[in-house]
Amino acid sequence: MTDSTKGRRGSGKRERLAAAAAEVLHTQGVDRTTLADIARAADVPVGNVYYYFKTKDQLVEAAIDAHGRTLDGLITALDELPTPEDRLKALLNGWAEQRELTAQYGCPTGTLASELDKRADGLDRSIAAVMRTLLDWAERQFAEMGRADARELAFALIAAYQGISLLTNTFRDPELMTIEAGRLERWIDSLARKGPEDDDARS
Amino acid sequence: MTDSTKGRRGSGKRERLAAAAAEVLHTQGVDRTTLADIARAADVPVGNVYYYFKTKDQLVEAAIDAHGRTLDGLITALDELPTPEDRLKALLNGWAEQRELTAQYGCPTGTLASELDKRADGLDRSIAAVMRTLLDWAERQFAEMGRADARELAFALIAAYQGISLLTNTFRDPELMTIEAGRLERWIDSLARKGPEDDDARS
DNA sequence: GTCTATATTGCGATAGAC
DNA sequence: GTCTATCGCAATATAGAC
Repeated sequence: MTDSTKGRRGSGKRERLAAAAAEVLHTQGVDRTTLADIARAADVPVGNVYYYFKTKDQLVEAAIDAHGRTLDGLITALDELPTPEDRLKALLNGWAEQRELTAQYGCPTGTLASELDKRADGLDRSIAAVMRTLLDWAERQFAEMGRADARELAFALIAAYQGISLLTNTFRDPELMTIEAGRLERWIDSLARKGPEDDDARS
Repeated sequence: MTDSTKGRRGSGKRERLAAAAAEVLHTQGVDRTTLADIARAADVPVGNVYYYFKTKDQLVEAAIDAHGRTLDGLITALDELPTPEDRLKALLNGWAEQRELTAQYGCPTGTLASELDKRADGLDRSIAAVMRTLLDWAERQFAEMGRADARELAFALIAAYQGISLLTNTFRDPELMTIEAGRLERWIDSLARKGPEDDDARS
């Protein structure tokens, strides 16, 4: 991050653009968002955007980075909690609290990934890296619970979230998220009850 | 479907366009697909498209309908199988067999839903209807297994599939689908073993 | 009914004044 | 460093010949 602020002087317009981009790209989608939309949201004149970003793709990349840092912050906060079960349940809670936003626009990471995965440029790998961060963190929690199949469980957990986010968005029904979060919480409880090395059943 | 072929005479160009659209929209995404792309795939001159569809959105709608009919065919085939467990497992099998395509382009229904849900036009409701068909079918299977929580289970199953499709696509790794399909199969087995009215645990 | 040529629009990107 | 004016292009859509 040391030289991500290159121009200096300006009162963080670059950061404002990246943050505004992250939000607008989430609500409107990448392809349907124009530079004018982002500039307006960041309160920056359109033409001036090109002083900070040479292309639209570079701005999208900056938005992905900004979103990645937001997620890193969330993970850091979760890591304050004492046990892996607490941390995973706190994550579920965060998902449930965001249900209204998810019903309107889907999961920010997931919808970005879905859209960018159809493109040949490097943007698809950037969002994959963000997704990987979350996956690795979840795997660490399951490993700390003593599960030999921590990796599989991590994929199952994140997949369940991404899938219910999509359905919550498709049917515009925030309660779908609440119900699935409850189910996943009982699932984590059942894993803890069984204890380590029981890697057979689904849960 | 009676008057979905209105012009007559022409050797099914309308159907060819809708089928080609369904495929190209899946691989390229809606916004990044031009009418020229679809026309080329259907081997129809660009300008001629407008004889069959007044706008691009109408062609997208026809593509969604075509995809919906494909899914109806799949469901009809599954319903030939004797037990709900057989039918659900056959569905899992179909998903696993499509894993290479999913790794490249994601689930056709899911990626369409993700993209169209950000739009205000009626297209988002059309793809929701397709998703609903699959959900209702799955619910019927669980209900037939005697589960009181059939609806929740149906959402959990489809969400798991949509989520792992997204991850399979994001990481370009078809094996993720294989692993999750195996897990879901064990889950369905465990539901059958427990029998009806056991609606407590995750699985 | 089929196809070509073209009108129209909207957006990414640039030039250059301040 | 900041902003305005504008270029160039791609894509939807239309007009109209065959």
